Amino acid sequence: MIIKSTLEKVISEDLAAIWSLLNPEEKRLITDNFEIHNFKKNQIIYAEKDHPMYLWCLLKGKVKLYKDGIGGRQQILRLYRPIQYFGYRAYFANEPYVSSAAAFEPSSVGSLPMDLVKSMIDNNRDLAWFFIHELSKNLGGSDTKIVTLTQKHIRGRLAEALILLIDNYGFEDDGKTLKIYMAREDVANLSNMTTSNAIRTLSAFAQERIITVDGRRIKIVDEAKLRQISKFG
Amino acid sequence: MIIKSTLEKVISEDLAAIWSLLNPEEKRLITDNFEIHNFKKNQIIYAEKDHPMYLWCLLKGKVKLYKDGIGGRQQILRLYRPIQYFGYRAYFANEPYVSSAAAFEPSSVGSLPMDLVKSMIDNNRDLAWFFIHELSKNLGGSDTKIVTLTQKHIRGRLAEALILLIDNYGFEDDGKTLKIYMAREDVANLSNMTTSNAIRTLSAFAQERIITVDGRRIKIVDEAKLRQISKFG
DNA sequence: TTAGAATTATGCTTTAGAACATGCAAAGTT
DNA sequence: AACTTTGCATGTTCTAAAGCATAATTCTAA
Repeated sequence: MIIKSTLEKVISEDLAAIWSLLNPEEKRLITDNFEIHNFKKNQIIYAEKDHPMYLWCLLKGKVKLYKDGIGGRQQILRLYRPIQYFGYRAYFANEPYVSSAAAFEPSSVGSLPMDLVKSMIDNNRDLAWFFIHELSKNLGGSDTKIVTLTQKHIRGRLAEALILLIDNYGFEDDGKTLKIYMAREDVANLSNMTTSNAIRTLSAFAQERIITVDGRRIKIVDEAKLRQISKFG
Repeated sequence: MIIKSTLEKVISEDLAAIWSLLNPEEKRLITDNFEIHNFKKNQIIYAEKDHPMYLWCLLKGKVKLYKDGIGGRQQILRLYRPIQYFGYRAYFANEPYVSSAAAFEPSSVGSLPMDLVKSMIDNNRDLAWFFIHELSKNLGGSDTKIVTLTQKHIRGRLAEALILLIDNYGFEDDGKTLKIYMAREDVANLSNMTTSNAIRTLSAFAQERIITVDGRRIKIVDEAKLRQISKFG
């Protein structure tokens, strides 16, 4: 059974933060209701205004959480990597989604009915704390983002976006090349600028030997400088 | 005893969302550890980078949660009214505060040690749900704010700020005058613009008979128009 | 009561970044 | 190979909003 075997793999990788919090009965409930979905590159997992029904767990691939704004402009709010959970906030807030989730690259995502999650939280305080902690971290991140995206200049915002990519997805084996390959448009959507300006500023950073750019392959040459640019404003 | 009597008043006003979730023993624990603090206008309740120790409950007055940004520019993140709770996010995230809280006007604020709150959550699932719900609502709000503050134009942002003030603090008895009197600078800090532009745009709205302005007294004349301006972008 | 400080109001100048246009190059399609 | 599509790069123009200067007004304190 593909569901179980993938799940076992996940567990064996000891990445499932939630899993270790559960008792055997709860684990059985989950394996019985857990479903795996495969999404193609850029495929939408759920969309703004949808009604939340599932807890999603990214098993393989990369997922972006974003919000469509004025004139088709998109703002990327958060990025997910295996094994992370998403899609639960709106359910807990008892409102439709205010953002959309899409696969950045071919991804496997598990789903679990939120009603089940809810009843499990009722009986498992560790699980409650898991979500309280996640929500609190995310809220701090969003509050900080409000200020940096509105007040920092383009170079600072791009530097910060690159650092976010480092922190989220890390490097290839060479220890320099970003392990995510995204279109300039997505870089722009991450750092609140137009695609033109993302291209321009990436070029500027390359010129200044802070990074090198080869298509979508970005090598971080001077991370310290990057962090400095990000901080100054 | 002033602590108890004020608390009783709060309860009698049936505004304490948390209170009704508690059993008698928990209520006693709270009254024993609850302390009331009075803050003057503009006094800081806690500051960014402080370590969170208390759950704060606004009893009387108005409080702003804000973040200091580039060049002394401030961004107001959220506004609180009685009876609302704040200051708990950082504790749950296990990190220092990323924002500061200050009294907008003379305010009474109750404090309760977070360690106590934590142990109460451990034994009271309704309390856990209260915070999960609050955090989820706030996170949705912040995510939305990221997009509106970065993408909407000045008029849209000011309109939105005014609507926020309506929703948060409502009107005086005339049903038109905003029940909050804030400096232009704070209006600016709420809607991500300079003080000059807040003044200018308020004047423009007055010219267009959407509002009237008399010092810090703002009357909403055409709320529908305001909502329309807020939506367009 | 007057001096001085803050706050509000407005006009003028400057600029960061958006919008637009165009050129290339790579990659897929027929 | 000829075509189309898509994404990257760069130069030019334009504008929303910041920055700055200066009054007018209100508030504060001696």
